[in-house]
Amino acid sequence: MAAATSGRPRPRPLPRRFYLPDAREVAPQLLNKVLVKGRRRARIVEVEAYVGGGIDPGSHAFGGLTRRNSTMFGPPGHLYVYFTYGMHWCANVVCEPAGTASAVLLRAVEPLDGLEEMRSLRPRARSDLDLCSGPAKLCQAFSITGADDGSDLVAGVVAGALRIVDDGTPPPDRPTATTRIGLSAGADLPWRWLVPGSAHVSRRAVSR
DNA sequence: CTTTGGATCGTCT
DNA sequence: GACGATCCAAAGG
Repeated sequence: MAAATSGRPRPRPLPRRFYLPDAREVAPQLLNKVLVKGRRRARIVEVEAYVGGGIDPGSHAFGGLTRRNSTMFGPPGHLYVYFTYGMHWCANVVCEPAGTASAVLLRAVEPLDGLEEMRSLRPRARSDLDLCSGPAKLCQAFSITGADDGSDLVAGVVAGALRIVDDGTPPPDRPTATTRIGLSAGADLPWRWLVPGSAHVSRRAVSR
């Protein structure tokens, strides 16, 4: 081996099989993985699971296949991007085999690199804690729009493409679990997970 | 610090 | 025609 420092594995993209399980299984495993696009890198600190099979009234796919949610019904490892409130984009990672609509919403990430670019893309952010602390904020910071809906996070070597990589940081042993944010239906289901103690989440977990 | 209301338009009924 | 898997600024304590 050439390097004297051999402790840290080289970051590698998550394989397709990572996204094959139920979104409730994939979601907490995505914590501490790293979202990468060009020079921009950020650690995933908050996610929500949206489950297929007609058991999740909070999911966009609950009512079946529509034009908007069709990516959710496709193969795993692709990006489902939707438009909401007339102005915001939000990004999910599709899970489970094609035909089952489940996904993990990326709700907050901790910026690691490329912060200058993120700041210019998010001029309203008052501090670096505001750069990516919300599902629409992180899409602004990573230039994710509807044009990215259906894009593949795994296959192909495309320069500057969005990727999720493992840099050797394991998921939290005991992730914080709470109910999901902003829902009218399915608001009681505890399918939101946070990195405990992270200052970069969208909302702090309810203290006790 | 917390709460409130406005912005703004694609999607689905 | 109603409603968002949100964000932000302003107002209130």
